[in-house]
Amino acid sequence: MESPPVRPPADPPTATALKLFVVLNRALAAVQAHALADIESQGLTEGEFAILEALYHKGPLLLGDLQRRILVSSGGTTFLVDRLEKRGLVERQLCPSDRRARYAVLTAEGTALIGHIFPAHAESIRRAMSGLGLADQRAAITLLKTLGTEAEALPIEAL
Amino acid sequence: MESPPVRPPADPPTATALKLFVVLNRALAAVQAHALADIESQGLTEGEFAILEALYHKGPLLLGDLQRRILVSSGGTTFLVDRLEKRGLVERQLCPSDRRARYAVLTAEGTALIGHIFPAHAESIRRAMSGLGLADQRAAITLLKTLGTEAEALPIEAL
DNA sequence: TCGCGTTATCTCACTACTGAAATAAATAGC
DNA sequence: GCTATTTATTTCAGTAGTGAGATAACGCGA
Repeated sequence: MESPPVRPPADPPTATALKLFVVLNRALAAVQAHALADIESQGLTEGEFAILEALYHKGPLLLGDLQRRILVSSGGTTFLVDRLEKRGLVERQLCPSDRRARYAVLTAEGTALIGHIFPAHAESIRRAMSGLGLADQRAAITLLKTLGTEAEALPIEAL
Repeated sequence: MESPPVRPPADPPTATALKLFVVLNRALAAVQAHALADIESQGLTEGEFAILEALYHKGPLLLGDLQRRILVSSGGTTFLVDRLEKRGLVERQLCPSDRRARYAVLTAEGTALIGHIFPAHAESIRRAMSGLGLADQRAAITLLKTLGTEAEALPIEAL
């Protein structure tokens, strides 16, 4: 059963886009491996850490806003907040203006934990990114911001 | 229980790295949403698709090589190849020079399937990336390749 | 040839999450 | 003010994947 390899698309726009997709995947995976190391060493998952971090830097957030921010499903948000609540790191609070909504708020314990972990996390991200100089990082930010914004705006096309 | 937001790090190298991490995550998520749409419409997972694609363009591959290529755990590779094998899309073949190793090879049916899906997939990636012009995509590729390579080379630091 | 560290794959118990449906409250139009 | 639509969260069954350990084979040096 021979499977002669098939050449990838040669037309420049498609070939370039595919290559960009590959390096995007690999770059994120490589950087994430560093980030994950210090998150998991604290007994947190990525999702849990993302929530603590968001609340730490933004203050109380409605679950829906949290969800958009951390890129997790709605069920996942409930699940993650449940777990953090059971550990006493976060609590839910009622929203005065909308009885359907709930705020997630850091407890004192949660604030202490993320306040302790975050600096080391920031440092390990800085280190993971250090293959690029500051100017290159800024250039990458500009490009990726455009890419992300435009791709989000584009409707997902069914086949 | 007030949680006054804490300012993120202000020193430029750390602040820039963190921002880059955020936009990297968001850009990939946005592009992947497009890619996922056409993969799942064929009843495949991302991992399954990645394997079919790798075999299609590279020919038979040892499981270990596959694993490195698709960024999945060793157990995951076995699991994914099992599933594709059960569906008759892939087979395992013995490696003549190493009795521990196995090749994964596309069957005729697998070749037909990926040959049918891939062009649409390539097109939807091209479309997802179209927020960036060709020159910008090339610039992004260069930056991300460096970033990924350097981050992979850097030892993961335990806290 | 023997032993030993390494490498390739597999097994399997476990888990973090997804996605679809349910509930409930807010809002818009009539 | 009533109905229909939309929005916010929760529930829960299901799943794709992980990761640690097991097994087997390789290959190097003594």
